[in-house]
Amino acid sequence: MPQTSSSLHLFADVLARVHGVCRALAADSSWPEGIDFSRVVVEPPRDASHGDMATNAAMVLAKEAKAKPRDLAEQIAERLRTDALIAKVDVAGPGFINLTLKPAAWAEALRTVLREGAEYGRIRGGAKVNVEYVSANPTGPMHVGHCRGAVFGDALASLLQFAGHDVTREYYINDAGAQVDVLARSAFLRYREALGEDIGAIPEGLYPGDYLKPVGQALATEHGEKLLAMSEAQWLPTVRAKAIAMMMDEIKDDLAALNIRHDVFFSERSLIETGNNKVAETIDFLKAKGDIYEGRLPPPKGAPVEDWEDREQLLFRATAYGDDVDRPLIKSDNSYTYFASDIAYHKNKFDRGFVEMIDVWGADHGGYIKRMQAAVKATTSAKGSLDVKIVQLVKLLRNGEPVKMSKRSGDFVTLREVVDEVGQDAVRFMMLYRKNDAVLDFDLAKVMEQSRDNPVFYVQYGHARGHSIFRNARAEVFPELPEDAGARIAWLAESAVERLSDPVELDLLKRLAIYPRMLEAAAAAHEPHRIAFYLYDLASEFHALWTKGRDLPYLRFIINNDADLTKARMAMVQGVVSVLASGLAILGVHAPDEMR
RNA sequence: GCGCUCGUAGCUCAGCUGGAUAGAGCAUCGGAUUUCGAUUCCGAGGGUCGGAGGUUCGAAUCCUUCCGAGCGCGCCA
Repeated sequence: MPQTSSSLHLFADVLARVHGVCRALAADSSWPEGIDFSRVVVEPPRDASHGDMATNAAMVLAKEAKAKPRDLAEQIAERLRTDALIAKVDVAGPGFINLTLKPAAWAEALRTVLREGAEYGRIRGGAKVNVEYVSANPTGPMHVGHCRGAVFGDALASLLQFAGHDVTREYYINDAGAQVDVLARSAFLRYREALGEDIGAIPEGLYPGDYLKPVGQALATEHGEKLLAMSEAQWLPTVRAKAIAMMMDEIKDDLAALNIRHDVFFSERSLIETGNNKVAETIDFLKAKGDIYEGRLPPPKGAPVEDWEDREQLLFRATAYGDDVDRPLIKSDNSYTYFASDIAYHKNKFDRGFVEMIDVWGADHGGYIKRMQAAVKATTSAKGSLDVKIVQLVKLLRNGEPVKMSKRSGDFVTLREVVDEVGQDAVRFMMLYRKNDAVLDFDLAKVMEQSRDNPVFYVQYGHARGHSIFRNARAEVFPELPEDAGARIAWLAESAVERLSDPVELDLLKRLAIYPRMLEAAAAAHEPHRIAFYLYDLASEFHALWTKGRDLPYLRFIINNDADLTKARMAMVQGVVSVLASGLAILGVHAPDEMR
């Protein structure tokens, strides 16, 4: 069970109290030993009129306690009524126990937010985890399709970090397959072009994009005409290495435009280096375990394979670990399949101490999950875990119309073009404002719009509005209200937050109190999108409260003749600002002090 | 043919890993608004959670089976 930083957050606190009561009851009523309390939860009820929190304790424990849920609920409720934090306990429905907390609980929750500041909601003590994302082939610039996985992986990594994990952000460079040889040949053509040769049209099967021209230039500058005299076998490794290096630089630049930086760039080629062949080692390792054999596979059922050749080949016994068929490791030309080096790669991750691994893949790799998880099971003796997150397609639109994308002739929309047009914040937020496995419509026109339709704007404006309120408060009531966040929080910490008593204000405080709970669940489920939705809801309640102040002057944040109340409201605004900033930071979106 | 993912309001999507009367935004309709800085706010209507079975105190959520969409299906990565 992970622990929060300086104090239990409210829901965990109440859950602990409920557990305490149940345990005491178990002892007094001599329930059987070893009852599982882990299914007992405390959560906000759907319908707020039921109270602040509800627990299912009685329903979950009824069977083992050999009691009727309603009766058990009454017994638990009776004991909870003596709790100092709880104002009201009701038993409802099939055995729900509804709790209404004393107003002081919410005031204390706000104090917790202020006390912990940017650390509010942080969890400590998580495990080491490796998040591998992007891993785009180093054969060209990144296109929009890569965007979503990049943003998702990055936000997930940040979320896990905030939830206490020791996170490594990793990029797997596919620099060993046939596609990088194609890259090398394409670059070599550009090299000849750079030396003044007329190369004509780029032949079928090579990469036509202009982005290889600088590579040709660099090769020409570096090697002059030396390479021309060599055979392909001689120049290819040199040209390939140079092209890959330059493509990776470009990719890193593209990622930097989204503020994404990996800790580790892992080369596939490094796995098959002569003298240190990890793929061969891994195959031997699996052979020794009996997970590899020579055999035949039935031909695939779907689209007919033209050159199907029924042959004896080296197979990994993936079916022993939950996959549908066994998988080949060596191609007919005796080189390793991609899968073979991927097994070695994931074993390597495990050997580096990552028991928990997360891969972020595009939707077209969905059929690959089972075999990879089978491989991780086999190579780690089921000690390692691999969660694969699939990000679905992004449909790029402009005013509802699909943006044309054709793959040929390098005529695709690059990641950079999209970021340049709509900005890093909009790209990041919108990519996260959807479940990862749902198809996403990304409308270039809509995400630029400054309206409630656009959640990016709406949330950022919430943060800016908070600062606007501070500026006004400074001008009207509190010239001493500090500009610096840390100083301001310290100054606000001693405000009379008990005076926040309007139901609308309490709702806002309740929303703030839920933040740690939401983060914990999002981290456990590997679902950063939950943060985006939470922030939208929080901003929405904040804006609503602000607007209420127009009709109901007593709800305005700044009350000129009541400095105490104004200060308490500033504390509340600070709470909102802190949490908005915290959540946006995890998503990698800026929290501006003003909108322009 | 098989596997994976998805199917929730007219549209775009949430639904906190099984909880109470399934929620937002857009759109529609009806109100409010010379505001501490917007491009706002409040309310209403709108649902067989794709269909049918099952599991249990309780299912949008788990299982089975159909229907429909997307992706994939030795040596491509």
